[in-house]
Amino acid sequence: MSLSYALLALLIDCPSSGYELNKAFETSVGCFWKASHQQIYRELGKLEDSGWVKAESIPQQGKPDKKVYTVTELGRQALTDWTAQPCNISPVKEEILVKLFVGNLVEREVLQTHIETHRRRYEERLALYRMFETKGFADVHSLSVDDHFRYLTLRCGIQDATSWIAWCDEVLDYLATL
Amino acid sequence: MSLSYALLALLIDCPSSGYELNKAFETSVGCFWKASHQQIYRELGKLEDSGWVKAESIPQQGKPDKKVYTVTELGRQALTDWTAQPCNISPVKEEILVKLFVGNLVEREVLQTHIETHRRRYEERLALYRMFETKGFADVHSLSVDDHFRYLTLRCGIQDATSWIAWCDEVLDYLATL
DNA sequence: TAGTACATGTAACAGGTTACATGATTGA
DNA sequence: TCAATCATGTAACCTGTTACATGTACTA
Repeated sequence: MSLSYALLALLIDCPSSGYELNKAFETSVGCFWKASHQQIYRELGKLEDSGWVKAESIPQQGKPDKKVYTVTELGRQALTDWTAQPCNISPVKEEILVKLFVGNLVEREVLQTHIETHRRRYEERLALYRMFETKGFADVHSLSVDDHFRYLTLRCGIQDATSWIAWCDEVLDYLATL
Repeated sequence: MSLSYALLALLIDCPSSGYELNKAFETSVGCFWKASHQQIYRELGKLEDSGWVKAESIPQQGKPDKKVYTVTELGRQALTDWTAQPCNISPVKEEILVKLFVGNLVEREVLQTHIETHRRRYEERLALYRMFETKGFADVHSLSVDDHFRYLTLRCGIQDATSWIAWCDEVLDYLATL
């Protein structure tokens, strides 16, 4: 059910279409959630059925119509209730660690390529997050409480990416000694 | 399909029962995977159907029989092939960051409790990992390659937990200023 | 005698992925 | 004219969770 709440969280102060929500997951929101467009459209349908959001078709010029979703009072209450409830820790599922765990099954070079690719992806992610930090949160002390909360979610993404890069380096250093 | 490979990875040099695999996910293996017992039993059934593992019923005294699974040559090959294939980055889904994102909907104290609980959980996890580090990998330089790979997966868990704790402190510091 | 550890499962449902499907506009 | 962007969806399938179900042995 968490995807519903992630969508409500994005919609609550910015009514958007499914397409725009999907785009959002590719920006700074990507530090805390990611979903495929199919999943988003399905979930928006369910949210509409339960009366948590309402949709409005907006005609556009030169582009197809878009369905813009707005959170209803019912949806706002549901999101508030959910936010107040105890929080679940997210389960760990790291493919790369499974591969490293059985690393002896493959050539060193294969393992090294995996780690290098992994490192590069986190480097890219970090560069993106750093850009959002510079562009959106330049003066941290002048941020509103709301914006500061959002800034802290970005900080989490930055820390996570930084930590992965450091770990990749630790592994690459070891692989270099073999 | 990744759970199958995580199970094969655990079974490949230590034939185990479903119950034991489930226990393993609560120890150092927990830094890279976690699954419910229902999922494990179902997946073991599938693995047996596809001939990647074979099961043997072991009678025990004073305890119920256990079904011990061993990886077949076919399973070993499948795991090796999978390990050599490009690695997927795991999707981010962090409930706590969604809650922080809409933190203004709830009382400060609620938010603070969420973060404190989160911090405590990672503290506990870190303490566990540190114990595994001390007990299992005391002298890093004398480890076999295989063991060193496993040590590096544990290092990843340690870095992750450390990074989360630091982030929680950053959030708590901010909350204290409000 | 109540709880925990041992041990394995089924059934129903929810969440997520992959493949397929359509169609306009804009820029290289 | 080819690819990318905008825009929304369906269908089939696989993965993961929750609730239910059973039974022994040991320990507090």
